[in-house]
Amino acid sequence: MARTHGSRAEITGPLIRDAARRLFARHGFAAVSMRQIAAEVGVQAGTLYSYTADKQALLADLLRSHMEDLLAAWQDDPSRPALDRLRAFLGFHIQTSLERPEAVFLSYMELRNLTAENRAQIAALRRRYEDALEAILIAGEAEGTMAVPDTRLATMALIAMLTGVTNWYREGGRLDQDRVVAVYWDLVRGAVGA
Amino acid sequence: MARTHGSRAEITGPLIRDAARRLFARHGFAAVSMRQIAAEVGVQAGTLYSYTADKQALLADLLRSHMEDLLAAWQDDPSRPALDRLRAFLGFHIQTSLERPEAVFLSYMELRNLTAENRAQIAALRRRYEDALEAILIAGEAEGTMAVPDTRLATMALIAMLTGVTNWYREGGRLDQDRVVAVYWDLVRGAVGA
DNA sequence: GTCTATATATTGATAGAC
DNA sequence: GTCTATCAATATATAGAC
Repeated sequence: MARTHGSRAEITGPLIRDAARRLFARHGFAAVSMRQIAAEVGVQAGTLYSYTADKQALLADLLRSHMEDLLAAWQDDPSRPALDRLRAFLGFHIQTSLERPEAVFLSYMELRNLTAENRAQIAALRRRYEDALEAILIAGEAEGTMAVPDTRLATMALIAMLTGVTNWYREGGRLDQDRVVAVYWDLVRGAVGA
Repeated sequence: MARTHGSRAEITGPLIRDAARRLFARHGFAAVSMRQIAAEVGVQAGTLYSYTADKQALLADLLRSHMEDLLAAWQDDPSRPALDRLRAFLGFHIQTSLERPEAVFLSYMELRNLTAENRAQIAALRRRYEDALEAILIAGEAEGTMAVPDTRLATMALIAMLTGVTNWYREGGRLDQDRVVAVYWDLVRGAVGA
């Protein structure tokens, strides 16, 4: 895959991110060398430093853009019944998690390899995502259609439960994605007392 | 913390494991050097190789003994009502997870750094632990005290939910452990349709 | 924008003295 | 059982040519 000189900036950047995401998720941040990432893309190691200040910033970019993508993609309508909104959140979260299992894994696993500043930034984004779910539970309580004594704890519990699908779900396995969503919806509906 | 020559084999072994567990959980397996572990214990790096074949075997020992401890500590009584057994499992799992958050974190995150053989061994132990929970759900269905259409999926969902407490629980935070258990018990009871 | 070449540091693991 | 010393490999990051 060795290439001669030549500029391909528009595609090299995304390729670097794709390779880094895949390798970091598979082997762990510290276990992956810049040389490995470069080799996967088909450039030399030094070239990576035209796209990222250093290895840590590359990881931070991956986590930040993942959370920003999620927040941008989630569309909620507070005027709808809370149970409908909860069902939509569940479908959204499971689908996006299964679409991007590597980014999800990294987001939970590699926060510790960020600088304090970057870590705080990602944590704030994640908090906004959690708040989006908690808002639904609070609305359900107000409506009287849910019974959730501690909405903050329930939020953390439900997100952990839903994200857990990435631990065991395998494409082409026993269950397709719609079936998984249906089963989890039964569990979640019961958990919130609906 | 430099020490002179002298044998302290009985305490050095556990100290190495403690230091490795703490450092691996905090920084990641690949990010931690044998020299760091040795420095934490107060011995020289070469000494570690009297206690472990290599770095990977040290990680495997930590994960294996963690799962074996869990399996040995969990005492179930199949003659009791399934809901009582489920409540006991929940208390056991949350308590042990919060007692040993580093081992729990490692067990979920660092499987990828094991050899295929070691990984299969740990996976088998984890599977036994999951089966212990699923047996309770199956019993609940049979009794008619629970409604769990897919006991395998519910098992994975509940374990992910319960283990998630290690992501946010902080000693001395808003909630004490009993309160956490009480809130999660409400969620779990609802999820299994009881 | 990408390359080659390299400095500087650190790694996992081993050999042999005590 | 622990130490010192060291090998060989590999790491991140930078400088300068093209």
